[in-house]
Amino acid sequence: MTQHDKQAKAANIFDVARLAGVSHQTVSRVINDLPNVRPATRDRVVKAIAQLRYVPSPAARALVTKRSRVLGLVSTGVPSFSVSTTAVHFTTAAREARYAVSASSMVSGDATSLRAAIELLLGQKVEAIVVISDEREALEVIQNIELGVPLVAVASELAAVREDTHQVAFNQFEGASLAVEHLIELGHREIRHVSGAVGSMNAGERERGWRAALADAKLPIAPALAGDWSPASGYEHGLSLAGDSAMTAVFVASDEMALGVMHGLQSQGRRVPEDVSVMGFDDIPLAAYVNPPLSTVRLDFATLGRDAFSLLLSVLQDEDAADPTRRMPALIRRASTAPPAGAVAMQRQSVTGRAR
Amino acid sequence: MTQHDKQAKAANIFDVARLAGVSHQTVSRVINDLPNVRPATRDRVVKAIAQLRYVPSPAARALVTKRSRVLGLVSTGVPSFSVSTTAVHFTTAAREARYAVSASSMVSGDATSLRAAIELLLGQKVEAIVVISDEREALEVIQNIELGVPLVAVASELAAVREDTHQVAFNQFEGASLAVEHLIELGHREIRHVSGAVGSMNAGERERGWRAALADAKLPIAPALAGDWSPASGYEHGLSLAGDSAMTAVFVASDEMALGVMHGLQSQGRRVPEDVSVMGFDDIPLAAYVNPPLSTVRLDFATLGRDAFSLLLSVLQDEDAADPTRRMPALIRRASTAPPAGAVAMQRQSVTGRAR
DNA sequence: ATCGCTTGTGTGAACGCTCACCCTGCAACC
DNA sequence: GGTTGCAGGGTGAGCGTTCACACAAGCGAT
Repeated sequence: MTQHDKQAKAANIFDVARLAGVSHQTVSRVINDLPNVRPATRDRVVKAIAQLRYVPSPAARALVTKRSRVLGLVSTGVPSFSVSTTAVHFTTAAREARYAVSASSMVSGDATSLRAAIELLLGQKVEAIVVISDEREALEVIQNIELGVPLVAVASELAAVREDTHQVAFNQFEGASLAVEHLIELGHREIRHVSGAVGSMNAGERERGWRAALADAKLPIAPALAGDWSPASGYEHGLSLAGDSAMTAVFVASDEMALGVMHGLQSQGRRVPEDVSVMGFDDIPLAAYVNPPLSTVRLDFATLGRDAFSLLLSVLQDEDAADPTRRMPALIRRASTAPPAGAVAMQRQSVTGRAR
Repeated sequence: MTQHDKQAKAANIFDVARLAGVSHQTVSRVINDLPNVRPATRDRVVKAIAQLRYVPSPAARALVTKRSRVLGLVSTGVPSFSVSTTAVHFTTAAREARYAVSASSMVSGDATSLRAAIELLLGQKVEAIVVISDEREALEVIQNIELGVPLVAVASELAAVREDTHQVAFNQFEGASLAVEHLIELGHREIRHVSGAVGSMNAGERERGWRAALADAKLPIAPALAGDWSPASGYEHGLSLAGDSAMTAVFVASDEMALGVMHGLQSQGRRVPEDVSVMGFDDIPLAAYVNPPLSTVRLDFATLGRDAFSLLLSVLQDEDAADPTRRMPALIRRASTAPPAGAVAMQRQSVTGRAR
């Protein structure tokens, strides 16, 4: 039995007090940075703490303060660039503020696992819960649970979010419009859409943006092709779109699917962007390094993650819910979009692979 | 001030005891599933618990048992498919075993943030720590900290792992050899390598596998081209490799970089696989849906994540460290590899985009 | 009838903190 | 010179569990 060589017994606040020649309460004042401690006394305590390698027990502290300094993080879906990046930056921000993050991610956001996850978090007495999930149903399930703690959702759809749920998001609607307007400016008239998964809030907003931009320009609106975020579904739609001779451009709800679409089109002999322009969404790192480099809409997930934490923090401090502004995405022009064959470009087009 | 409508006061074990007409100790027995409680009594207690919506306080429990039922998870690097997938499945397995996971991910695995992260986890009295990091230095920093709890590393390099660190990994060396052998069987003689980041354990193992396979076949070994895992670095090397007329195949240490390499080669007019075969590593979801679909080596990150948790569990239960077997990757043949121009294929080659 | 064992249950003491309160000096004020 | 005020520090209770033990009843063996 390999005994883990921890000190015979971890020191507690009384051990520190004894060593420093003060009362436990003074030690408490020092570790909590409270006033009314003479510098000299403080010094002695600090030295004793260091000497004993004392670490306050979060359990004892939580027991009496009723605050755990732990945040719950729930995320659903196959790990994706967007969710992972948001989560990492949320975690980082939390750590910088000395909050722990109890993470409960799951591939399938079914009600049962979701409830189990929430239960586990609540059982830990997390101070708040943040959900990074694009699934409308997942968010609804969570909102229907009696949480007893604040809830922050990283979710794009306003309709799915209750009044007592705090929200942070991108303006996906405008982002999608931006993308479609770009295609329109290039001269495209028949612009198709491959949408994200059914039940996805982002997919809904992006499709709505596509529809609105076409309507604004009084262009025809064909039914959207329902994808599921996977490259495979993009590929399938790419194959079928190759037979759609009227269409000259397609706005795809995500980069991953867009690459699938491109592959499908190309495998049927349709060239991108000469025959068909393809536009993605997200700006994943790979987008600039495929053939041709993908025009897309960039979302700053790092900032989103940090924003989620700031919002959580201000909610916890009851600072009447900060700005619910929704960050604007940025259009990234690359080589997968061009004027339709025979059309006159209405705008100069950059074809350098890299943006920024 | 929107008062969060939690019950005036959460019930504790005495409230339950009173309602059930038993002592608090009997309630404790019931919630911990201990014997020596009459079924009838147990029932009354269970009902009281349900009625009061009683949830045991983890803080109080941890205070007395000295076990938190919380696991620490540290991960470094830009969020990637591999790390994220491993982490998600680790978390899922932990949740199923009713363990909470305190996650601390960071983009930069520098010693300072790493230490802060570990400190935070230790401050929470996690029962064990698992590191999902490919950076040799990160692992070393962590191993040099006096943890006091078991450490499980998801790391491929044996040399970097101390005796008291438990380890779970893929056999990356064999995986890389597999890939290179595939290229050799196709008839390639000059096989280049674009390696992963400096200081990456996976990169080291993969390069070692490449080198060994070439040596075994008595083929020439050119210096490896050092990448950094980013598609951009792959692209740069693809550009320069396009000028290397001797080489007919390149084994790239990751799919993301491999796509960059392909793009670089193609943008210089070199066709894949007709002029150059390209082989990746990881089998990311996109690999099958690019042009051409990427031959690669598949790693089952989901299983890796679950394995990491199983190992952790057996370590916690002192079941003398389970098998340190390293899972074998699987070769996936797609269309980016083919016999070199003019050579006779030594093996039938599948070109269907999808494997499995 | 006595002893011991088992089963079911209760009692009180930790665990390691924070909180509310109390105490002691010393300087400042009337 | 008495009173106030405040800086600096101490005391004891309580948070909600589990753990070690005590105890009572029932039953079979001596």
